[in-house]
Amino acid sequence: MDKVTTRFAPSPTGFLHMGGVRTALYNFLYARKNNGSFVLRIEDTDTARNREEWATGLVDDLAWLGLSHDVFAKQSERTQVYRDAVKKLIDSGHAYISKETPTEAGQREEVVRFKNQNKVVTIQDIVRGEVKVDTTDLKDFIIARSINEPLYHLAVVIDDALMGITHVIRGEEHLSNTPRQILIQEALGYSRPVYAHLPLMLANDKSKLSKRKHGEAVSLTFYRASGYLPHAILNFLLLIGWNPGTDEEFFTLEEMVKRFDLTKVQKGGGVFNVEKLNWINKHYILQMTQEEQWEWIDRFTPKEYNREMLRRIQSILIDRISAFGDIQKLFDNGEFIYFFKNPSYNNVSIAWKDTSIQTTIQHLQEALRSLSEIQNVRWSADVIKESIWDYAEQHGKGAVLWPVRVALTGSEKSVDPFTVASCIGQEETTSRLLNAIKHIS
RNA sequence: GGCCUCAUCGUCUAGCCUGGUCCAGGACGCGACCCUCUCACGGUCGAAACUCGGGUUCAAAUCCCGAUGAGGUCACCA
Repeated sequence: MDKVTTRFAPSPTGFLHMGGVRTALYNFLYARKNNGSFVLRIEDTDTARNREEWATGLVDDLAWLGLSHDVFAKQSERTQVYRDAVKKLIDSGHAYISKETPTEAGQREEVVRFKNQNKVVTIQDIVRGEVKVDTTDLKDFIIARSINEPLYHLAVVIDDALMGITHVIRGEEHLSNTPRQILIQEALGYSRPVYAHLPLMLANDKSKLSKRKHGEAVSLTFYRASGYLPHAILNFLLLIGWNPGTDEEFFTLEEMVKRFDLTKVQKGGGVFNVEKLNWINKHYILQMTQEEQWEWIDRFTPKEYNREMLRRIQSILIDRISAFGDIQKLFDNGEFIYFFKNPSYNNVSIAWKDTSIQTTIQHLQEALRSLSEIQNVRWSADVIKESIWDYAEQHGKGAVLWPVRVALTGSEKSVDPFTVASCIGQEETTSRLLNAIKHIS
Protein backbone atom coordinates (compact mmCIF):
# COMPACT_ATOMS: atom_id res chain seq x y z
CA MET A 1 0.00 0.00 0.00
CA ASP A 2 1.12 3.52 -0.73
CA LYS A 3 2.56 5.56 2.05
CA VAL A 4 -0.11 7.82 3.48
CA THR A 5 0.50 11.34 2.20
CA THR A 6 -1.61 14.36 3.07
CA ARG A 7 -1.25 17.96 2.15
CA PHE A 8 -2.19 21.43 3.23
CA ALA A 9 -2.47 23.66 0.19
CA PRO A 10 -3.13 27.30 1.02
CA SER A 11 -2.96 30.11 -1.47
CA PRO A 12 -0.85 33.07 -0.38
CA THR A 13 -3.51 35.71 -0.82
CA GLY A 14 -3.94 36.71 2.79
CA PHE A 15 -3.46 35.72 6.39
CA LEU A 16 -3.90 32.13 7.38
CA HIS A 17 -7.32 31.87 8.92
CA MET A 18 -8.48 29.59 11.68
CA GLY A 19 -10.40 27.27 9.40
CA GLY A 20 -7.22 26.79 7.44
CA VAL A 21 -5.28 26.08 10.59
CA ARG A 22 -7.67 23.31 11.50
CA THR A 23 -7.41 21.82 8.02
CA ALA A 24 -3.64 21.90 8.34
CA LEU A 25 -3.88 20.29 11.77
CA TYR A 26 -6.08 17.42 10.62
CA ASN A 27 -3.81 16.75 7.65
CA PHE A 28 -0.80 16.84 9.90
CA LEU A 29 -2.35 14.53 12.45
CA TYR A 30 -3.56 12.03 9.92
CA ALA A 31 -0.15 11.85 8.26
CA ARG A 32 1.68 11.48 11.57
CA LYS A 33 -0.75 8.93 12.86
CA ASN A 34 -0.10 6.73 9.86
CA ASN A 35 3.64 7.32 9.75
CA GLY A 36 2.99 9.12 6.53
CA SER A 37 4.15 12.29 4.94
CA PHE A 38 2.72 15.79 5.27
CA VAL A 39 3.12 18.09 2.30
CA LEU A 40 2.87 21.87 2.48
CA ARG A 41 2.08 23.19 -0.94
CA ILE A 42 1.74 26.87 -1.72
CA GLU A 43 -0.91 27.32 -4.39
CA ASP A 44 0.24 30.44 -6.11
CA THR A 45 -0.97 30.02 -9.64
CA ASP A 46 -2.89 33.27 -9.47
CA THR A 47 -0.03 35.65 -10.07
CA ALA A 48 -2.25 38.69 -9.81
CA ARG A 49 -3.35 38.03 -6.25
CA ASN A 50 -0.36 36.27 -4.71
CA ARG A 51 2.20 37.98 -2.59
CA GLU A 52 5.46 36.52 -1.51
CA GLU A 53 5.15 37.82 2.03
CA TRP A 54 1.90 35.96 2.51
CA ALA A 55 3.63 32.75 1.51
CA THR A 56 6.43 33.44 3.95
CA GLY A 57 3.91 34.26 6.64
CA LEU A 58 2.05 31.02 6.04
CA VAL A 59 5.19 28.96 6.44
CA ASP A 60 6.15 30.87 9.56
CA ASP A 61 2.70 30.49 11.13
CA LEU A 62 2.67 26.75 10.58
CA ALA A 63 6.12 26.42 12.06
CA TRP A 64 5.03 28.48 15.06
CA LEU A 65 2.13 26.10 15.58
CA GLY A 66 4.47 23.16 15.41
CA LEU A 67 2.86 21.63 12.36
CA SER A 68 6.01 20.56 10.61
CA HIS A 69 5.87 19.40 7.02
CA ASP A 70 7.98 16.78 5.29
CA VAL A 71 7.74 18.18 1.80
CA PHE A 72 7.48 21.76 0.63
CA ALA A 73 6.34 22.84 -2.80
CA LYS A 74 5.26 25.93 -4.67
CA GLN A 75 3.08 25.68 -7.71
CA SER A 76 4.75 28.67 -9.30
CA GLU A 77 7.93 26.59 -9.57
CA ARG A 78 6.24 23.73 -11.35
CA THR A 79 4.99 25.32 -14.54
CA GLN A 80 6.71 22.74 -16.76
CA VAL A 81 4.72 19.97 -15.13
CA TYR A 82 1.44 21.70 -15.81
CA ARG A 83 2.38 22.54 -19.36
CA ASP A 84 3.09 18.89 -20.08
CA ALA A 85 -0.26 17.90 -18.65
CA VAL A 86 -2.16 20.50 -20.65
CA LYS A 87 -0.47 19.29 -23.83
CA LYS A 88 -1.28 15.74 -22.97
CA LEU A 89 -4.93 16.60 -22.40
CA ILE A 90 -5.16 18.44 -25.68
CA ASP A 91 -3.34 15.72 -27.59
CA SER A 92 -5.60 13.06 -26.17
CA GLY A 93 -8.70 15.05 -27.05
CA HIS A 94 -9.74 15.63 -23.43
CA ALA A 95 -9.22 19.35 -23.78
CA TYR A 96 -9.12 21.94 -26.50
CA ILE A 97 -8.13 25.48 -27.17
CA SER A 98 -11.16 27.68 -27.27
CA LYS A 99 -11.65 31.13 -28.79
CA GLU A 100 -13.19 33.54 -26.32
CA THR A 101 -14.48 37.05 -26.16
CA PRO A 102 -12.90 38.65 -23.09
CA THR A 103 -15.39 40.39 -20.84
CA GLU A 104 -12.92 41.62 -18.27
CA ALA A 105 -9.48 43.13 -18.32
CA GLY A 106 -6.74 40.54 -18.34
CA GLN A 107 -8.83 37.82 -19.90
CA ARG A 108 -7.38 35.82 -22.77
CA GLU A 109 -8.74 35.46 -26.26
CA GLU A 110 -7.77 31.82 -26.19
CA VAL A 111 -8.14 29.52 -23.20
CA VAL A 112 -7.97 25.78 -22.64
CA ARG A 113 -11.27 24.11 -21.96
CA PHE A 114 -11.92 20.63 -20.70
CA LYS A 115 -14.09 18.50 -22.95
CA ASN A 116 -16.83 17.42 -20.62
CA GLN A 117 -18.23 13.94 -21.18
CA ASN A 118 -21.22 14.74 -18.99
CA LYS A 119 -21.00 11.73 -16.77
CA VAL A 120 -22.20 11.12 -13.26
CA VAL A 121 -19.37 11.11 -10.73
CA THR A 122 -19.68 9.19 -7.52
CA ILE A 123 -17.45 10.22 -4.65
CA GLN A 124 -16.82 8.09 -1.60
CA ASP A 125 -16.09 10.67 1.04
CA ILE A 126 -14.83 9.55 4.42
CA VAL A 127 -16.93 12.03 6.32
CA ARG A 128 -19.90 12.44 3.97
CA GLY A 129 -20.30 8.96 2.61
CA GLU A 130 -21.38 8.54 -1.00
CA VAL A 131 -22.00 11.71 -2.98
CA LYS A 132 -23.28 11.51 -6.56
CA VAL A 133 -23.06 14.43 -8.93
CA ASP A 134 -24.11 14.83 -12.54
CA THR A 135 -21.34 16.87 -14.13
CA THR A 136 -23.40 17.97 -17.10
CA ASP A 137 -23.97 21.52 -15.90
CA LEU A 138 -20.25 22.03 -15.48
CA LYS A 139 -20.14 22.42 -19.26
CA ASP A 140 -16.71 22.57 -20.87
CA PHE A 141 -15.02 24.36 -18.01
CA ILE A 142 -11.76 26.26 -18.37
CA ILE A 143 -8.70 24.50 -16.98
CA ALA A 144 -5.98 26.89 -18.09
CA ARG A 145 -5.75 30.50 -19.18
CA SER A 146 -3.02 29.46 -21.55
CA ILE A 147 -0.74 26.51 -21.91
CA ASN A 148 1.56 28.05 -19.30
CA GLU A 149 -1.08 29.23 -16.92
CA PRO A 150 -2.98 26.39 -15.29
CA LEU A 151 -6.02 27.19 -13.21
CA TYR A 152 -6.62 25.87 -9.74
CA HIS A 153 -8.50 22.67 -10.53
CA LEU A 154 -5.94 21.51 -13.02
CA ALA A 155 -2.93 22.32 -10.87
CA VAL A 156 -4.43 20.66 -7.82
CA VAL A 157 -5.15 17.43 -9.62
CA ILE A 158 -1.72 17.25 -11.17
CA ASP A 159 0.10 18.04 -7.97
CA ASP A 160 -1.93 15.71 -5.83
CA ALA A 161 -1.22 12.89 -8.25
CA LEU A 162 2.44 13.60 -8.80
CA MET A 163 3.15 14.18 -5.13
CA GLY A 164 1.49 10.92 -4.26
CA ILE A 165 -1.23 12.47 -2.14
CA THR A 166 -3.29 9.54 -0.85
CA HIS A 167 -5.75 11.52 1.26
CA VAL A 168 -7.23 14.85 0.31
CA ILE A 169 -8.49 16.36 3.55
CA ARG A 170 -9.95 19.81 3.02
CA GLY A 171 -12.90 22.05 3.80
CA GLU A 172 -16.42 21.28 2.67
CA GLU A 173 -16.37 24.25 0.34
CA HIS A 174 -14.36 22.01 -1.97
CA LEU A 175 -16.92 19.25 -2.09
CA SER A 176 -18.75 20.89 -4.98
CA ASN A 177 -15.46 21.26 -6.82
CA THR A 178 -14.47 17.66 -6.43
CA PRO A 179 -16.39 16.25 -9.40
CA ARG A 180 -14.61 18.45 -11.90
CA GLN A 181 -11.28 17.57 -10.38
CA ILE A 182 -12.12 13.92 -10.70
CA LEU A 183 -12.97 14.45 -14.35
CA ILE A 184 -9.54 15.95 -15.01
CA GLN A 185 -7.94 13.25 -12.92
CA GLU A 186 -9.52 10.49 -14.95
CA ALA A 187 -8.63 12.16 -18.24
CA LEU A 188 -5.03 12.24 -17.12
CA GLY A 189 -5.16 8.63 -16.05
CA TYR A 190 -4.38 9.35 -12.42
CA SER A 191 -5.65 7.24 -9.58
CA ARG A 192 -8.13 8.80 -7.23
CA PRO A 193 -7.11 9.80 -3.72
CA VAL A 194 -9.35 9.26 -0.72
CA TYR A 195 -11.43 12.33 -0.02
CA ALA A 196 -12.45 13.68 3.36
CA HIS A 197 -14.36 16.94 3.32
CA LEU A 198 -14.29 18.64 6.67
CA PRO A 199 -17.24 20.53 8.11
CA LEU A 200 -16.95 24.28 7.71
CA MET A 201 -15.57 26.50 10.41
CA LEU A 202 -18.30 29.03 10.98
CA ALA A 203 -18.52 32.52 12.41
CA ASN A 204 -21.14 33.53 14.96
CA ASP A 205 -23.63 34.18 12.19
CA LYS A 206 -23.13 30.59 11.01
CA SER A 207 -21.63 31.58 7.71
CA LYS A 208 -18.21 30.47 6.59
CA LEU A 209 -15.42 32.17 8.46
CA SER A 210 -13.99 34.81 6.19
CA LYS A 211 -11.75 37.73 6.78
CA ARG A 212 -13.65 40.01 4.49
CA LYS A 213 -16.88 39.41 6.35
CA HIS A 214 -15.74 38.78 9.90
CA GLY A 215 -12.63 40.84 10.32
CA GLU A 216 -9.20 40.28 11.79
CA ALA A 217 -10.38 38.00 14.56
CA VAL A 218 -10.55 35.08 12.17
CA SER A 219 -6.88 35.01 11.32
CA LEU A 220 -4.20 33.18 13.19
CA THR A 221 -2.09 36.32 13.13
CA PHE A 222 -4.61 38.02 15.37
CA TYR A 223 -4.47 35.32 18.02
CA ARG A 224 -0.71 35.09 17.77
CA ALA A 225 -0.46 38.79 18.37
CA SER A 226 -2.95 38.56 21.23
CA GLY A 227 -0.78 36.21 23.20
CA TYR A 228 -2.52 32.89 22.68
CA LEU A 229 -0.42 29.76 22.98
CA PRO A 230 0.08 27.74 19.83
CA HIS A 231 -0.86 24.52 21.49
CA ALA A 232 -4.01 25.97 23.00
CA ILE A 233 -5.07 27.08 19.55
CA LEU A 234 -4.48 23.62 18.13
CA ASN A 235 -6.28 21.94 21.00
CA PHE A 236 -9.24 24.25 20.57
CA LEU A 237 -9.42 23.80 16.81
CA LEU A 238 -9.04 20.04 17.14
CA LEU A 239 -12.33 19.89 18.99
CA ILE A 240 -14.33 21.78 16.38
CA GLY A 241 -15.30 18.96 14.12
CA TRP A 242 -13.74 16.09 15.99
CA ASN A 243 -13.74 14.59 19.44
CA PRO A 244 -12.51 11.34 20.90
CA GLY A 245 -15.97 10.20 21.91
CA THR A 246 -15.09 10.69 25.56
CA ASP A 247 -15.22 13.70 27.86
CA GLU A 248 -11.53 14.43 27.48
CA GLU A 249 -10.72 17.93 26.34
CA PHE A 250 -7.00 18.40 26.67
CA PHE A 251 -4.50 16.69 24.44
CA THR A 252 -0.81 16.97 23.88
CA LEU A 253 0.28 16.87 20.27
CA GLU A 254 1.35 13.26 20.74
CA GLU A 255 -2.05 12.35 22.13
CA MET A 256 -3.76 14.11 19.25
CA VAL A 257 -1.72 12.08 16.79
CA LYS A 258 -2.53 8.89 18.62
CA ARG A 259 -6.24 9.53 19.02
CA PHE A 260 -7.17 11.35 15.84
CA ASP A 261 -9.50 9.47 13.59
CA LEU A 262 -10.99 10.74 10.34
CA THR A 263 -14.05 8.55 10.67
CA LYS A 264 -15.09 10.43 13.79
CA VAL A 265 -15.08 13.78 12.08
CA GLN A 266 -18.33 15.72 12.34
CA LYS A 267 -20.58 16.47 9.39
CA GLY A 268 -22.14 19.71 10.55
CA GLY A 269 -20.25 22.98 10.58
CA GLY A 270 -18.92 24.34 13.85
CA VAL A 271 -18.93 27.86 15.17
CA PHE A 272 -15.61 29.29 16.22
CA ASN A 273 -16.30 30.45 19.72
CA VAL A 274 -13.69 32.54 21.42
CA GLU A 275 -14.90 31.90 24.97
CA LYS A 276 -13.90 28.30 24.75
CA LEU A 277 -10.56 29.20 23.19
CA ASN A 278 -10.00 31.57 26.10
CA TRP A 279 -10.77 28.87 28.58
CA ILE A 280 -8.44 26.36 26.94
CA ASN A 281 -5.71 28.95 26.61
CA LYS A 282 -6.04 29.82 30.27
CA HIS A 283 -5.81 26.17 31.16
CA TYR A 284 -2.50 25.87 29.38
CA ILE A 285 -1.19 29.11 30.85
CA LEU A 286 -1.85 27.67 34.28
CA GLN A 287 0.10 24.57 33.32
CA MET A 288 3.22 26.55 32.47
CA THR A 289 6.08 27.02 34.89
CA GLN A 290 6.55 30.50 36.32
CA GLU A 291 9.58 30.98 34.14
CA GLU A 292 7.67 30.09 31.00
CA GLN A 293 4.86 32.42 31.99
CA TRP A 294 7.35 35.17 32.62
CA GLU A 295 8.82 34.95 29.14
CA TRP A 296 5.40 35.54 27.67
CA ILE A 297 4.50 38.29 30.11
CA ASP A 298 7.76 40.06 29.39
CA ARG A 299 7.24 39.77 25.66
CA PHE A 300 3.64 40.99 25.73
CA THR A 301 3.92 43.89 28.15
CA PRO A 302 5.04 47.33 26.98
CA LYS A 303 8.54 48.35 28.04
CA GLU A 304 7.37 51.27 30.15
CA TYR A 305 6.11 48.95 32.87
CA ASN A 306 8.77 48.23 35.45
CA ARG A 307 9.93 44.64 35.09
CA GLU A 308 10.71 44.15 38.75
CA MET A 309 7.19 45.11 39.73
CA LEU A 310 5.82 43.07 36.87
CA ARG A 311 7.57 40.02 38.22
CA ARG A 312 6.17 40.63 41.66
CA ILE A 313 2.62 40.78 40.40
CA GLN A 314 3.03 37.90 37.98
CA SER A 315 0.66 35.51 39.75
CA ILE A 316 -1.95 38.25 40.11
CA LEU A 317 -1.77 38.94 36.41
CA ILE A 318 -1.94 35.27 35.50
CA ASP A 319 -5.04 35.07 37.61
CA ARG A 320 -6.84 37.67 35.52
CA ILE A 321 -5.91 36.89 31.95
CA SER A 322 -6.83 34.27 29.45
CA ALA A 323 -4.23 35.33 26.89
CA PHE A 324 -1.04 37.31 27.41
CA GLY A 325 -2.25 40.18 25.29
CA ASP A 326 -4.86 40.78 27.98
CA ILE A 327 -2.20 42.27 30.24
CA GLN A 328 -1.86 45.35 28.14
CA LYS A 329 -5.63 45.63 27.87
CA LEU A 330 -5.84 45.47 31.66
CA PHE A 331 -3.27 48.24 32.00
CA ASP A 332 -4.91 50.29 29.27
CA ASN A 333 -8.16 50.07 31.22
CA GLY A 334 -6.41 51.43 34.25
CA GLU A 335 -6.43 48.19 36.17
CA PHE A 336 -3.36 47.43 38.26
CA ILE A 337 -1.74 50.74 37.43
CA TYR A 338 -1.54 51.37 41.17
CA PHE A 339 1.34 48.93 41.18
CA PHE A 340 3.27 51.29 38.95
CA LYS A 341 2.27 54.77 39.97
CA ASN A 342 0.61 56.78 42.71
CA PRO A 343 -3.15 56.51 42.87
CA SER A 344 -5.43 59.49 42.73
CA TYR A 345 -8.37 59.64 45.10
CA ASN A 346 -10.52 61.95 43.08
CA ASN A 347 -13.11 59.56 41.77
CA VAL A 348 -13.39 57.17 44.63
CA SER A 349 -14.71 57.11 48.15
CA ILE A 350 -12.04 56.30 50.69
CA ALA A 351 -14.57 55.82 53.46
CA TRP A 352 -16.44 52.52 53.65
CA LYS A 353 -20.18 52.88 53.11
CA ASP A 354 -21.51 55.24 55.82
CA THR A 355 -18.44 55.22 58.00
CA SER A 356 -17.62 58.80 58.99
CA ILE A 357 -14.54 60.65 57.80
CA GLN A 358 -13.34 60.93 61.39
CA THR A 359 -13.50 57.21 61.99
CA THR A 360 -11.95 56.45 58.63
CA ILE A 361 -9.00 58.68 59.41
CA GLN A 362 -8.65 56.93 62.74
CA HIS A 363 -8.53 53.54 61.02
CA LEU A 364 -5.99 54.71 58.50
CA GLN A 365 -3.81 56.13 61.22
CA GLU A 366 -4.02 52.93 63.18
CA ALA A 367 -3.02 50.96 60.06
CA LEU A 368 -0.15 53.36 59.55
CA ARG A 369 0.95 52.86 63.14
CA SER A 370 0.89 49.08 63.14
CA LEU A 371 2.47 48.79 59.71
CA SER A 372 5.31 51.05 60.77
CA GLU A 373 6.15 48.60 63.51
CA ILE A 374 6.92 45.88 61.00
CA GLN A 375 10.60 45.41 60.40
CA ASN A 376 11.31 46.09 56.76
CA VAL A 377 12.90 42.69 56.19
CA ARG A 378 9.74 40.99 57.38
CA TRP A 379 7.53 43.03 55.04
CA SER A 380 5.21 40.52 53.38
CA ALA A 381 1.51 40.04 52.75
CA ASP A 382 1.14 37.60 55.63
CA VAL A 383 2.89 39.76 58.17
CA ILE A 384 1.00 42.85 57.02
CA LYS A 385 -2.29 41.06 57.30
CA GLU A 386 -1.42 39.74 60.72
CA SER A 387 -0.52 43.19 61.97
CA ILE A 388 -3.85 44.81 61.21
CA TRP A 389 -6.20 41.86 61.25
CA ASP A 390 -7.20 41.98 64.89
CA TYR A 391 -7.88 45.67 64.74
CA ALA A 392 -9.92 45.20 61.58
CA GLU A 393 -11.98 42.46 63.14
CA GLN A 394 -12.64 44.61 66.17
CA HIS A 395 -13.69 47.70 64.26
CA GLY A 396 -15.29 46.10 61.25
CA LYS A 397 -13.28 44.63 58.43
CA GLY A 398 -15.03 46.74 55.84
CA ALA A 399 -14.61 49.95 57.79
CA VAL A 400 -10.89 49.34 58.19
CA LEU A 401 -9.78 47.36 55.16
CA TRP A 402 -11.73 49.23 52.51
CA PRO A 403 -10.10 52.59 53.25
CA VAL A 404 -6.69 51.00 53.54
CA ARG A 405 -7.12 49.27 50.23
CA VAL A 406 -8.47 52.35 48.50
CA ALA A 407 -5.66 54.42 49.99
CA LEU A 408 -3.18 52.06 48.39
CA THR A 409 -4.94 51.63 45.06
CA GLY A 410 -7.24 54.60 44.48
CA SER A 411 -9.70 52.07 43.17
CA GLU A 412 -12.96 50.51 44.32
CA LYS A 413 -11.95 47.23 42.77
CA SER A 414 -8.53 45.84 43.32
CA VAL A 415 -6.34 43.14 44.70
CA ASP A 416 -6.47 42.82 48.49
CA PRO A 417 -4.61 45.49 50.49
CA PHE A 418 -2.08 43.09 52.02
CA THR A 419 -0.84 41.91 48.68
CA VAL A 420 -0.74 45.41 47.27
CA ALA A 421 1.18 46.69 50.27
CA SER A 422 3.66 43.87 50.07
CA CYS A 423 4.27 44.53 46.39
CA ILE A 424 4.71 48.28 46.52
CA GLY A 425 6.87 48.13 49.63
CA GLN A 426 6.75 49.58 53.10
CA GLU A 427 7.89 53.06 52.21
CA GLU A 428 5.41 53.49 49.41
CA THR A 429 2.63 52.00 51.52
CA THR A 430 3.29 54.52 54.26
CA SER A 431 3.39 57.38 51.82
CA ARG A 432 0.10 56.42 50.20
CA LEU A 433 -1.67 56.05 53.54
CA LEU A 434 -0.43 59.48 54.52
CA ASN A 435 -1.60 60.95 51.24
CA ALA A 436 -5.01 59.42 51.64
CA ILE A 437 -5.38 60.85 55.12
CA LYS A 438 -4.33 64.23 53.84
CA HIS A 439 -6.78 63.93 50.98
CA ILE A 440 -9.85 63.41 53.15
CA SER A 441 -8.87 65.61 56.05
C1' G B 1 -32.07 30.06 -9.08
C1' G B 2 -29.39 24.90 -10.37
C1' C B 3 -26.40 21.44 -7.90
C1' C B 4 -24.24 19.69 -3.25
C1' U B 5 -24.01 19.28 2.11
C1' C B 6 -25.89 19.67 6.89
C1' A B 7 -29.71 19.81 11.15
C1' U B 8 -29.16 17.47 19.69
C1' C B 9 -28.76 23.00 25.22
C1' G B 10 -26.69 30.19 23.25
C1' U B 11 -21.81 27.57 21.60
C1' C B 12 -18.47 22.95 21.03
C1' U B 13 -20.45 18.21 21.39
C1' A B 14 -21.80 12.53 23.45
C1' G B 15 -25.68 9.34 22.00
C1' C B 16 -27.60 7.83 16.01
C1' C B 17 -24.42 2.86 12.28
C1' U B 18 -25.98 -2.06 15.96
C1' G B 19 -34.00 1.37 17.92
C1' G B 20 -35.57 0.34 24.52
C1' U B 21 -30.38 1.47 29.73
C1' C B 22 -31.98 9.19 27.26
C1' C B 23 -38.25 12.65 31.03
C1' A B 24 -30.91 13.02 26.48
C1' G B 25 -24.59 13.04 29.19
C1' G B 26 -20.06 16.37 29.27
C1' A B 27 -17.62 21.13 28.39
C1' C B 28 -17.55 26.62 27.46
C1' G B 29 -20.54 30.59 28.53
C1' C B 30 -24.60 32.22 31.70
C1' G B 31 -27.37 32.59 36.67
C1' A B 32 -27.61 31.77 42.02
C1' C B 33 -25.27 30.74 46.47
C1' C B 34 -20.69 30.09 49.38
C1' C B 35 -15.82 32.19 50.25
C1' U B 36 -14.83 37.59 50.83
C1' C B 37 -13.54 44.88 52.78
C1' U B 38 -13.91 45.33 46.87
C1' C B 39 -12.40 42.79 42.32
C1' A B 40 -10.63 38.26 40.57
C1' C B 41 -9.65 33.13 41.77
C1' G B 42 -11.86 28.86 43.91
C1' G B 43 -16.15 25.74 45.60
C1' U B 44 -21.42 24.16 45.31
C1' C B 45 -25.92 24.21 42.86
C1' G B 46 -28.97 25.54 38.66
C1' A B 47 -31.44 27.04 33.98
C1' A B 48 -30.72 25.41 29.07
C1' A B 49 -31.53 21.05 23.29
C1' C B 50 -33.40 15.99 20.13
C1' U B 51 -36.31 21.84 13.64
C1' C B 52 -41.31 20.35 12.10
C1' G B 53 -44.77 16.67 9.94
C1' G B 54 -45.78 11.87 8.48
C1' G B 55 -44.41 6.63 8.38
C1' U B 56 -42.15 1.76 10.24
C1' U B 57 -42.26 -0.48 15.26
C1' C B 58 -44.74 -2.96 21.29
C1' A B 59 -40.95 1.08 21.47
C1' A B 60 -37.50 6.45 17.65
C1' A B 61 -32.94 11.60 19.27
C1' U B 62 -31.78 6.95 16.92
C1' C B 63 -34.59 3.71 10.77
C1' C B 64 -37.59 5.69 6.15
C1' C B 65 -40.13 9.75 3.48
C1' G B 66 -41.41 14.80 3.12
C1' A B 67 -41.28 19.85 4.56
C1' U B 68 -38.62 23.76 6.64
C1' G B 69 -34.28 26.04 7.89
C1' A B 70 -29.05 26.86 7.46
C1' G B 71 -24.57 26.70 4.79
C1' G B 72 -21.49 25.71 0.57
C1' U B 73 -20.73 25.93 -4.62
C1' C B 74 -21.74 27.36 -9.53
C1' A B 75 -14.71 32.71 -12.06
C1' C B 76 -9.96 33.26 -17.56
C1' C B 77 -9.78 33.08 -7.65
C1' A B 78 -8.05 29.38 -4.80
